[in-house]
Amino acid sequence: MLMTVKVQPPKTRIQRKNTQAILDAALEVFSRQGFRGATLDQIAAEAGLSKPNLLYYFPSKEAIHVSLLTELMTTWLDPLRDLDPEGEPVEELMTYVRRKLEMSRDFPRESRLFANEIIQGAPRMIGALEGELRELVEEKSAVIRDWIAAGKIADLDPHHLLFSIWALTQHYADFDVQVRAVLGPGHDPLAEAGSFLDGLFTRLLRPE
Amino acid sequence: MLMTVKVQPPKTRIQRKNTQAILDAALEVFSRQGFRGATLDQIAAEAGLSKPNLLYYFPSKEAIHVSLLTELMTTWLDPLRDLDPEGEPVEELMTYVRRKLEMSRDFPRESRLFANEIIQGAPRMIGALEGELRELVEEKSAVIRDWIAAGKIADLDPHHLLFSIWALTQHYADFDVQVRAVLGPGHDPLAEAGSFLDGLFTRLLRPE
DNA sequence: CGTGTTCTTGACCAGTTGGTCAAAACAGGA
DNA sequence: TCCTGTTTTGACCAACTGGTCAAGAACACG
Repeated sequence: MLMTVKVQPPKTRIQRKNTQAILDAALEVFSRQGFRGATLDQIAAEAGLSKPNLLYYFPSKEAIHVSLLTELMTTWLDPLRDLDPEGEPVEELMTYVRRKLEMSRDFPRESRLFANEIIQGAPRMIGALEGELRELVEEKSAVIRDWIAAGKIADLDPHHLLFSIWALTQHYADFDVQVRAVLGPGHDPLAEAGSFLDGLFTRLLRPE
Repeated sequence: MLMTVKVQPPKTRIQRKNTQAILDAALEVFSRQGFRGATLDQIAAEAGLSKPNLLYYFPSKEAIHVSLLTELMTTWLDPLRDLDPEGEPVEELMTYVRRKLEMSRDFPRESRLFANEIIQGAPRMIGALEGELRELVEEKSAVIRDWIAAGKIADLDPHHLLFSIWALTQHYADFDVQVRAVLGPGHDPLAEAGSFLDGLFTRLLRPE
């Protein structure tokens, strides 16, 4: 029996559509309930498929979760990867802040998925955190240190500067409900956050 | 049959001990797994009690969760309540930041419990957020606005200034695993955060 | 149209879950 | 000591959970 070897599974139109629907539904559910709190039935319902059908496309609940997490890890770090050592320091960092905030606006579910995983102790991501993430942070921290040494930006610990950016931007996705409850109706939290953080980091980064 | 009316249930020594053990165990489990992800068996095991015994002290899983949440809501807001309109503005706000960071250091489980609830959409807390919390924020925002008008601190939107304080301080509790993974061994994240945030807010609040 | 492949599903299973209950063990005052 | 109220537990239950499986439905393609 001859058959084409599936190095990369060829993915028919139907396969692509359904795996996408599943991942989208799973993102919705996992990002709210966390891994343990989510059920295959919820995901199946959200995706408009039967539960056995989910398990035709993914071998297990965990496989769906891992699939989301690894996909996320890549795109999530893109803005930091793009921080250009050759660029104008303040401009580069402000762009980073803006892009991270845009991600909170456009991909809040991804942000919550990430937050859920970390709060839980990152059982399925600790490797990526200590590997990929850490290396990238180390690389970019060196860049930031150079900028500080050159007097281009204020003297701020690079690690904690990055933590601050993450905390301040992701807060608007992860704590969205709280932010809206406090602000009340008639506000556009992410627009306001945009100009607020713009001002904040402008003042903060300016060398004294 | 005569009996003293239980206006406040009298709480024997055993009752106090066990309800406390249960709440403590529940905090441990809920703060990591979220409400849906946690099980009564886990909580019972953590508390060193049998599952039926848990349900002798609390009527349901949800009752335990609500009990934790309401207790939390009070103590969580204390530092903000203590913000003194008569105090020295910068000093008052710096004290607030410091106290919030101390809470992240000393009560990380409480912080994660809170984060979990909010990320989930705050199903059991939305009332408190739109009520208690919102009112307190409104009150203190007015104070901050006065300080700005008097030129005592920099011109920053009070709401988003508070969000920033929450985000930056709670990040060190909620994302502790990530922070440690990135920093690597040989760091004391919360000590570093202390001086970093001190510097950050000092520069930020200073009127120009 | 026929036929092999891909896709879908109802029925099912074993383990887990929140919660009940009656009976037993225990505490402490008279 | 006995007695009454409190505390604890083993056995149990119905609903839910992740996952399997065999058989049928839909599809692609010569």
